Amino acid sequence: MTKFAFLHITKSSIGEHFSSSCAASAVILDSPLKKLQEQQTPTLLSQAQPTESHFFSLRLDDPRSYVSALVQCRSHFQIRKVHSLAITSAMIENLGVANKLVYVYAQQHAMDDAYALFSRMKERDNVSWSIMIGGYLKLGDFIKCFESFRDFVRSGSQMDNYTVPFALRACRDTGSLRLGQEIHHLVYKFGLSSDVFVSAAVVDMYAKCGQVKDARKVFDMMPKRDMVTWTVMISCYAECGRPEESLALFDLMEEDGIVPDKVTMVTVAFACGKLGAMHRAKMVHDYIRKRKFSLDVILGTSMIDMFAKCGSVDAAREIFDKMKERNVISWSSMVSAYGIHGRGKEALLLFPQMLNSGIWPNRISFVSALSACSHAGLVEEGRQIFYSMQKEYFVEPDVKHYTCLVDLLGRAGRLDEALDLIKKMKVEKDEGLWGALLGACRIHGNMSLAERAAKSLLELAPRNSGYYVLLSNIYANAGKWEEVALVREMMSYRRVKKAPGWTWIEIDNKTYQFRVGDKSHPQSKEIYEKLAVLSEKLELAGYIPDTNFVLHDIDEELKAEFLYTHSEKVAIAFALIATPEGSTIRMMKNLRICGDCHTFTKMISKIMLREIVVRDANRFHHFKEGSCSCGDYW
DNA sequence: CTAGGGTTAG
Repeated sequence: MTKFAFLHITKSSIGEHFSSSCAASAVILDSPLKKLQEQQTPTLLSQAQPTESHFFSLRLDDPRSYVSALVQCRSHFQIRKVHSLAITSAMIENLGVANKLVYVYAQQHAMDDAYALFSRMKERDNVSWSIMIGGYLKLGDFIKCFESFRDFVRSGSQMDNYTVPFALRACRDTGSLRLGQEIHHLVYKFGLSSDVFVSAAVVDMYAKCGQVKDARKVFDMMPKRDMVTWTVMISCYAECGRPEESLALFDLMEEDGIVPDKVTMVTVAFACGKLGAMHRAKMVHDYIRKRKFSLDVILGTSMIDMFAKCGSVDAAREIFDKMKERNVISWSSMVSAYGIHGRGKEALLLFPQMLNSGIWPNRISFVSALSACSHAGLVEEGRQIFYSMQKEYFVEPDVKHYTCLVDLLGRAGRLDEALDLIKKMKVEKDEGLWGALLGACRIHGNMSLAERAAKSLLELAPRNSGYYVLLSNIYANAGKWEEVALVREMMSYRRVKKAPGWTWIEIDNKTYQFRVGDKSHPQSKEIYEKLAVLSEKLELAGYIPDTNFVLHDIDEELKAEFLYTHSEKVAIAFALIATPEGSTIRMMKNLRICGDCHTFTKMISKIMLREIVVRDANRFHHFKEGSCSCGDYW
């Protein structure tokens, strides 16, 4: 369709429509040529419907007419047309008209045009300034945004509830905590804190700059909190790794009589996913169904991710199938969902389907796909994807892609190939990459390579206890006790403490948390009796505790004792007591599941006839009839 | 002239 604009200035023949005696008018069209030709004499349509042929009138002497015309403008061309009319008629001197023009330019991201006009304006009010500040923010030009805000302040204007939030959002997006604090101070000084937009922006700024306490302080001090502010605070907790507080806050919000909307539910879904709280996840899902929220791309994708991370890839798939619109993020989420559950083949099946529906994969899609291969041990498939991503999809691999591939090759025992890849790669090597290699060395007991990886790791991440533990496990496995002692010395010298392992479990809508040797539960006595019985049963079935997974240099018997009270074992014992026979047990662990607990759980699933689903720091393990969905490949 | 939302390795 040819976009066409037609301008017609006429003496009004239908003057009775206007109170003014001056009848100068313009008609601006945006219509196909043909329609235009049919229209020999343009008629003045003051309330034209926004259809394909789109035209509207303008009263050259009426500022309100310019404003309403600008609202209807569909193209940059039309805006310029109105702009030049405003100049001709000197109506540009009218602040309202000029502001509206600046605004429509800004909305079209034509900030250069907006600025050209703005800089020529003889008179500017806060509206003019906030349009400019907000326009640069929307465009992502933070430097110009801050500069405009600074000029605004220097011009002697009083900050208001429009300009301040824009500036705060720029601080948030650039992580400029200092400047944000300064603006917060000014907010206080000028008495703007009572405005929800201002305070919500302050909360959001602190939240995204990682200052949870300050965010909460401001949140608590607000006289009135609206739903958006609640949502900001809820998402703040979830993002900084405190999802249980998110959910608690969500409950408080409902008690406060605030009705959540879609966006709130997305953040709550995120918290559920982090926590692996299936019970809450179902409640979230029920709620969005009850409220008949449409599954838009973002809400749908957040539900996919939530269900996947709560242990049900099938529930995730159901959502995926229900979605009317899917983008690359939705597809990648689904790929990743299958991936973390070890269903690599299904993950890869999605790829051609995604392409068929016209969605082009991005770097994250490939990370998800490669990781899916890695979790399922699909070496050839992974390798092929890695090479095709550059050749066929023009996505340059970054360090994460290399990490997936190193992980994939390493686990499969192809350590030389993995090392070769690391040598050849041109991207910068990071912690995760060496971590993947070290993990592979542990599985295959490759001492020299492990030392090499560990050397890099202990430099790159000297505070991460996980790598010390891994290295020490490798030494212990080979009986190199002197080296084990050295690693331990290094840890104490550097004051690095082994990260405590936690397992949590949801039973009857309640969450229970356990750590090693935990005795805090009121039913502790029963739990440990159960554990003793289980161990006996397992040992009869041939289970031998694998003490290599214990770091401490203690004698074998004590080691076994320690091992036997690992948090996941305690949690399993409790679950066996507290849940009906034959029901599925679901639990979460903050670290990677240890090899001994993995063996233990496999045998429990067989002997006690239970399916056990464990989410560890990396993936899901579905234990059933003595084997695990990860194929001992994790 | 006003806000808050989704996927990623180890």
